[in-house]
Amino acid sequence: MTSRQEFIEKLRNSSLRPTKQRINICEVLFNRDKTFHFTINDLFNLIKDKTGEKVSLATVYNTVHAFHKKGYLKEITINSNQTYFDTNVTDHHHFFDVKEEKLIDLKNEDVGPIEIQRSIPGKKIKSVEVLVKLED
Amino acid sequence: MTSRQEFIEKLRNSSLRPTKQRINICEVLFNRDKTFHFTINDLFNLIKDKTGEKVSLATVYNTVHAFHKKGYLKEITINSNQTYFDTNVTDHHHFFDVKEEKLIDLKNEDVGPIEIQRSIPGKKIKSVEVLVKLED
DNA sequence: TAGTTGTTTATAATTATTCTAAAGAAGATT
DNA sequence: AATCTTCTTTAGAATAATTATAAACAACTA
Repeated sequence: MTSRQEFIEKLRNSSLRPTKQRINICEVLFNRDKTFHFTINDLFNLIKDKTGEKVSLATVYNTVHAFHKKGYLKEITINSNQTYFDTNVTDHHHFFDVKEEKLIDLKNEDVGPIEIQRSIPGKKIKSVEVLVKLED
Repeated sequence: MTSRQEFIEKLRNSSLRPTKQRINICEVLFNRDKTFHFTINDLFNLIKDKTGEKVSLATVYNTVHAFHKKGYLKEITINSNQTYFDTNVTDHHHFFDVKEEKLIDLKNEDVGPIEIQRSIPGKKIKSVEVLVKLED
């Protein structure tokens, strides 16, 4: 399903050579059924756990940023001291469980269309994101 | 209008003794007509400029956090490496000009009501925030 | 006024992220 | 497959935002 060939394709599309380290990163990022929300540090630790091989933190940062730039990862807007990413790159919104520091995807129909009825001259809308914070 | 007495009241309500430093912080935060968006560092520099007196960074952090906890300041959700605050504590949304790194308030009627049609058992909604990113 | 408690401050510690430069690997050329 | 060029990896240093620390000091209480 999510094969090594696909990973290599994604890497090449992102102007990255398919190295062993980057394939390992892809393995953790894309070889899964469900959406995956993570911080760089989560990912860094998972790579060690899942592949048994260590990849340097700098490489994780570089690769994730390249994927983000290419649109293979979505950056999630939360006020936290860490940056979150999402393998679900479609336009969608999030719950954020403040206590557990966990992200949950919201389908677009769970929120409904959002009409922004104001514009700023010379600027256009790049994204519209809803973040619903949850408490107990 | 926004008098020293009000500042002292806000401080007392936040369980803070009204010291010279904290009054200076209030002066910059609350003695203004329009909504004020800022980072701690903005505020830190403005205090020096506006009052001529220096307040240590730690005091600025402590005071802002106490006001935030008490509800006199609103924390804004942006994915940036800095935390933003807003003196407009009413429920409202924002534009964020990515290029200029500037926040603009959106009135609630500019966005319209947002219906969240999904719930998570045991959790309740704490806040719903829309962030509209702008590009050129 | 004295005594208790809270506050300020400079500085150190911590954390997330980016930078750097040397050693190594990938891809192209023969 | 040997060589060359270019890209990559990596550890560790650098940076930046934030939080913690502890000694000097100011506010409140009795």
